[in-house]
Amino acid sequence: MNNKISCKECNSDACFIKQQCSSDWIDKIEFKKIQINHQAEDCIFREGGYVEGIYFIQHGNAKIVARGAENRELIVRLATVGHVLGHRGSRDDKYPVSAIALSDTTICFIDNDTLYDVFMNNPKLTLLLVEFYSRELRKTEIRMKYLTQMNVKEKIAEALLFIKEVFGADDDDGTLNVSLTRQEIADLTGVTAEQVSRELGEFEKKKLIIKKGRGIKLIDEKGLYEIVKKYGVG
Amino acid sequence: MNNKISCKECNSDACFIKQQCSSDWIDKIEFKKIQINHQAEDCIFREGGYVEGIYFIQHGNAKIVARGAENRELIVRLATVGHVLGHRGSRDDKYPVSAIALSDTTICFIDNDTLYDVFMNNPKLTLLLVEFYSRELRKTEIRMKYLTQMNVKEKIAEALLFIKEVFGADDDDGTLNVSLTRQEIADLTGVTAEQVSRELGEFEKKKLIIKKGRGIKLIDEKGLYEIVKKYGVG
DNA sequence: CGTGCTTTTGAATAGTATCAAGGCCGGTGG
DNA sequence: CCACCGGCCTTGATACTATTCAAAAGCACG
Repeated sequence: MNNKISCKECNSDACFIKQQCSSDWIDKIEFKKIQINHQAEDCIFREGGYVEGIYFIQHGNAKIVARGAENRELIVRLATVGHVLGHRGSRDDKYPVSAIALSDTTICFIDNDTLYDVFMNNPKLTLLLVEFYSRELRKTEIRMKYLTQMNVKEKIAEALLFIKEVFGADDDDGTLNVSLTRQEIADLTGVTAEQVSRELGEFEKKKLIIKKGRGIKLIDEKGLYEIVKKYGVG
Repeated sequence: MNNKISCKECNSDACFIKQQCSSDWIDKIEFKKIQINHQAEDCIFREGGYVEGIYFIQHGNAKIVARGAENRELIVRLATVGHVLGHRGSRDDKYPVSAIALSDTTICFIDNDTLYDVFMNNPKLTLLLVEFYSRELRKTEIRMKYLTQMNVKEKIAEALLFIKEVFGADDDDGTLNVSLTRQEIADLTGVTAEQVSRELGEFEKKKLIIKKGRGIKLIDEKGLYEIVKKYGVG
């Protein structure tokens, strides 16, 4: 809670607040915000808990997970620096999903009341948020299409490209900047971990990727796009 | 284009504008808005076209459709009175989906520039829109979970309940207020029309529904919930 | 009373999940 | 330093679910 990085010294150029708040409002937020550090695997908020405010990722990566039937899960979204988590309009709402850190993560938390004040006085900021949600909605709609229409191979090719798009990869060798387990890739695509393993094996044979320990190296991104191009990915 | 219903005489209590705009702004919107009537099957906007503004449904029902591979489609959302269609942040964007009327429909269209003005001067309205999108995002995430984890029978039970939730049903006999083809129900759930036909047959045998001509009558809603309850539907 | 479209039903096939066993790797403790 | 343990990953065999293809039945419309 202490050891806050002040908004002024924060170098996240993806933060909505910094982009669109007037400086007196940044001061107010500065005063109100709570900063939280998480390690990989830590829960940021939990499905079913009450919504108390909004979370901005200042540093790190997270997954947004929905519990399904029989211990299955679905990763509905991946989030990284600058992304917004956990905002749900009405304050009596409960979270329909959980957010879990995928790496060491720093989060800025702003409570509902402060947030409301900020919105009412910073229309451009509110507008940015409209656009953020509108964009996320579109992305979710598109992924929904993928998940219902693609076969297993296509889903996994798409997942790899999706992970790269959100979290990026090493410029030199193409290693994805996050390491997910087979089960997590399965939860991202709605297939079984066994299928993920099989397909990754296939992809390696076809020289599209190289598995190295925990990580995955994309060595032929075009080849992966080729697999999913008929869905208009990219 | 003529024959406009003015915002003042419009009795839609679901309209964001009426809910949160000051009356001088309602006058401005009144002046700028374009009202369009569509028949069932008409296209409201088309995937790939440029985004020029925002559409509010004043009356009627619509489906939001994404083209998939090999002539498959996915209905990503159903929309009814008061819902917002087609808003996509940046004005250079193209529509990622099409909107198609499911019944006779009246739409109010507001262009991007007017909309921007309205937002900058009506923070509560903008906030309502944030909440609308946030809610739609959540609903889409939840349906995404359903579509990836449910089997065919479950998907179709869920689809029937979903349709009822959005469009409603006759209070007396439970007939859904919209009539979709088997193919449309299939596109809503990501299965084939044949499966929809088979499962509806099953549901009728089990006295959960009655098929009457084009329409579907839900006679045992609890029974349908029972099928999908392990996913937390409802 | 055809004609064309949607729906229903059936049978064959393909794709996935499930179950089970064995291998690999990193961490821990002797 | 090495052996062991546990978790994750891989691979194979099997069963099942859903798609595909095909054909017939139902229905609206001219």
